[in-house]
Amino acid sequence: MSGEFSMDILKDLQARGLIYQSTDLDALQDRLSKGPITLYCGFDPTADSLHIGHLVTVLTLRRFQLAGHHPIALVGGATGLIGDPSGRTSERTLNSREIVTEWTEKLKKQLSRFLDFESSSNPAKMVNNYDWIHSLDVITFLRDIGKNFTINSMLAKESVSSRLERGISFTEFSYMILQAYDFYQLHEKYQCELQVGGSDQWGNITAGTELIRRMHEEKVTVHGLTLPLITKSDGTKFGKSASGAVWLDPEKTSPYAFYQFLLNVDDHDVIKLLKVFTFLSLEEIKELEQEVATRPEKRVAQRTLAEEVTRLVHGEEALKRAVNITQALFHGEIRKLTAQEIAEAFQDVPSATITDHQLPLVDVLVQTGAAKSKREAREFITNGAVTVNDVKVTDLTIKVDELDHLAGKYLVIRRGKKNYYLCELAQA
RNA sequence: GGAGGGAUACCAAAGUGGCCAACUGGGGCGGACUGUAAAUCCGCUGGCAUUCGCCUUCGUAGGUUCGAAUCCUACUCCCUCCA
Repeated sequence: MSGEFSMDILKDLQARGLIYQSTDLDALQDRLSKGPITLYCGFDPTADSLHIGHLVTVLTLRRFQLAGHHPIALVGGATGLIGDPSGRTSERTLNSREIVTEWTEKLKKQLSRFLDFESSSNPAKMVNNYDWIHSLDVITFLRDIGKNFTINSMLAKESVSSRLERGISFTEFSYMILQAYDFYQLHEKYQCELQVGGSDQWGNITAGTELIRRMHEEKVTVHGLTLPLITKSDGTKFGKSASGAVWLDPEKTSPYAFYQFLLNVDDHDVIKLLKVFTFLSLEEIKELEQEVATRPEKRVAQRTLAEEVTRLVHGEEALKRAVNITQALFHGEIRKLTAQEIAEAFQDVPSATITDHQLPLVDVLVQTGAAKSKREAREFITNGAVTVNDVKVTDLTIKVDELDHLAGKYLVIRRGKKNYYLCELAQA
């Protein structure tokens, strides 16, 4: 990914709707026109995986790298121990050091997939702020760093002021200083001149640009950029599925579920999402917009979005499986699935193991969770809502033995359009 | 401190001795339609029982009655008004 240097990165970001706030866009444009810049974005280990929302900033780092700049992905091994108050209404619960270390490692692994660390011209870097913060002694912290912040300006930040009513610990209150210090460190070590982050990071980013300015007697200017929170046309935040967050970790959200999530986005949102989450050119996206307008039922835009992003996050092989599973599940071809595909498709689907082959299907529905009670199970069967291995079942008294078994031991139960349950038959 | 009103199923809200497992609306879930969409229409929405039917539920605990969500008593919580 040694991409040729491009001066149009800001224009591209702007056209994709990716710029929310910035310190001084003209000054940044000016700086960018003079040559490659080093920039960074931080990710705190607040969970054992990044989710689809994080992708907005991660991919922005990648966009900068593709444009010839030097991206640094920072994992917050130290800041994750403190807790960022930004965008939160209540105090965080501290996680143990062991947990944070474990999560830090997982994030590093995930992040590394999106950047090129081997490039000969502009390789990416991965850093952990634990490396410089854990050894920071309290006297240095208060004398050399803290002296550059006034309580007044700290209280004025949204992240703090919104919490004064309900309360905020000194720990979280101090968070912005650590993030500012990160920016300072990266500026000193790597000449990092730009920090990007989500819209809730504005206060922390400007704390950093301020600190750097003061540490250099006002002679140095660095830049900050925030990206918008991605919302759907109904105004709600993008990235939550019925079963919770959409994770990048395939163990937490299977590539199939990930693909499905994107395939199902609303017509009103898909173009915006293509701009944010894919590297397709704006011309290509324009064509897809035409498709949505003229042949919405084809869902070419959604399909493209799902394919592009799934490939990016999970790779070509996982994408193929996801497409295959989708084909099988929604076009009545469950029988064509391989054992591995069955496992993936039903990874996070409720399941049950049955040893009594004389059990009525009604009970199987209850045991797998497809129905809450036998009464409800009968209702579903009567309504024609139940399918076993693609065959609609309407017989209330049918037993496990009388049904067809997939691969000799599976009952793939579908209730309604998209609710799947797996029942495995075992020997008693 | 005084006066009054209220607590019903996921939410809202009827019911004021038997016809109440509880009107109605929303939500949810199914079905039809469709683009794995939106809108619309139809059905279901305490549990068990293949039928009769049985069991648990209307703030909590008791009581009256053949029979209570509905009447009585005590308790808990909430709201409004006057101080």
